[in-house]
Amino acid sequence: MTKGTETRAAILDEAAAIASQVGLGGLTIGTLATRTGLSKSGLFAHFASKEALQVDVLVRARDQFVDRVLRPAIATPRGEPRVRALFEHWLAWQQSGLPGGCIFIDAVSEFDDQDGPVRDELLRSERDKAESVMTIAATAVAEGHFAEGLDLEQFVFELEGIMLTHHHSSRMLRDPRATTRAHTAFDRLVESARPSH
Amino acid sequence: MTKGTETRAAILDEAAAIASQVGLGGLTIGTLATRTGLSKSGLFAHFASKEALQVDVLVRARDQFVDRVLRPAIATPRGEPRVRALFEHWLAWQQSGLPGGCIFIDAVSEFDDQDGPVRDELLRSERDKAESVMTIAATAVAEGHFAEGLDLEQFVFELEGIMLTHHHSSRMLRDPRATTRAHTAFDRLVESARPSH
DNA sequence: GACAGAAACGAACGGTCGTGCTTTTCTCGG
DNA sequence: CCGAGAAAAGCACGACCGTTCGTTTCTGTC
Repeated sequence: MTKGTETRAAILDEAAAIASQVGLGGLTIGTLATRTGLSKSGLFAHFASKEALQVDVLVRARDQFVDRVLRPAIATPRGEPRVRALFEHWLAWQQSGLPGGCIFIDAVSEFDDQDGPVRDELLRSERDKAESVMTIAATAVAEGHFAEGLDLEQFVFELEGIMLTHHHSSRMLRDPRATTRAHTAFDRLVESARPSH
Repeated sequence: MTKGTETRAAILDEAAAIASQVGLGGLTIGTLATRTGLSKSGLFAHFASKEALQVDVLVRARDQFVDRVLRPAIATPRGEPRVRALFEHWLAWQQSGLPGGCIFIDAVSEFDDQDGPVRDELLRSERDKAESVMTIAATAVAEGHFAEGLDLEQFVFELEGIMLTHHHSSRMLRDPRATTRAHTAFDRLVESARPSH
């Protein structure tokens, strides 16, 4: 029982690494087997189907996102500091971790037009994440750090935008200033969220 | 000569449509042949290889982007109106057109970690686009609509972010307010770019 | 309306895909 | 240390992949 779970986790980690580079669709059982040192059939026995494997990869990634981004953020003081911590951990998550950057960003643009279990899981993750971010921003309003009438959904929308450009800028353009730019954009966003004075 | 060019264009259009949904990697010669009513070999004769086909799709898409976004924008009055026109046409390009949204956004996150001719072409397109956007923003500075010391690269970075979230929000989340949110974000960006007063 | 060249086709190739089986090897509690 | 059950391997399958090649059909010109 123990060994199997261990192997399964190792497979999923390697799968996430590969998928972050070539996409969940580009991920194949054969290469995954080679990279993990297993036989195709030995590896396949751990999953119901390839599609199930793709979903499992996303589920595991989501758990890790919660552990490495959401939980640490919630451990910091309520209000703007927490929003800032969220941003920093989110940025760190995108940079370290997988060799191909954030797996969700890759998977979303691959599956946003392909209905099925993968898209469903992705949608669930995105909704959960958006809700968490919104809640954290709401505490900043409650603490008086952000303006009373702040449009929370708009805030989430724009924060997501910063993360996406950062990924685009650092991954595609390989611009070393991407992180700096993201910080600048974030500061401007936070500034505009503050109470009028 | 004429017939061949025509067929080739039709193939590339269909290829772009398919790729916008399943990605350039998910695009296959077989399905493309079926969808265009050609035989696999008859279709394949138009291209040197699948990789060349992928590049050709991107080249054609780039030409269309110039025709439908850049050119109309440059036809409007210099300064902020032109920046605004650019934004509107860009938004329209993302929404109409391909069934799977903007093909560049999909292709970028698919190939940002896969070196080769496809990535090279993509990088060229992105650089050209960024430069064009920057130039247009620069005219707004020259016209006095935007502040003298405006960080142009930062402006491009943040505008790109708005386009990316819009795509994310409308494609993945299927949020009907995506366009409104994008406009709000754009207005805030422009506002912060204006001279102090 | 014959003729040359372009365009499309049909069939086949070696390979890899995801996925079933059966069999072998490992793991670990008694 | 042995035996039961879990884990991995081996092998095979049908389907589809990108690509090649020889043949057939179309197109436009004199």
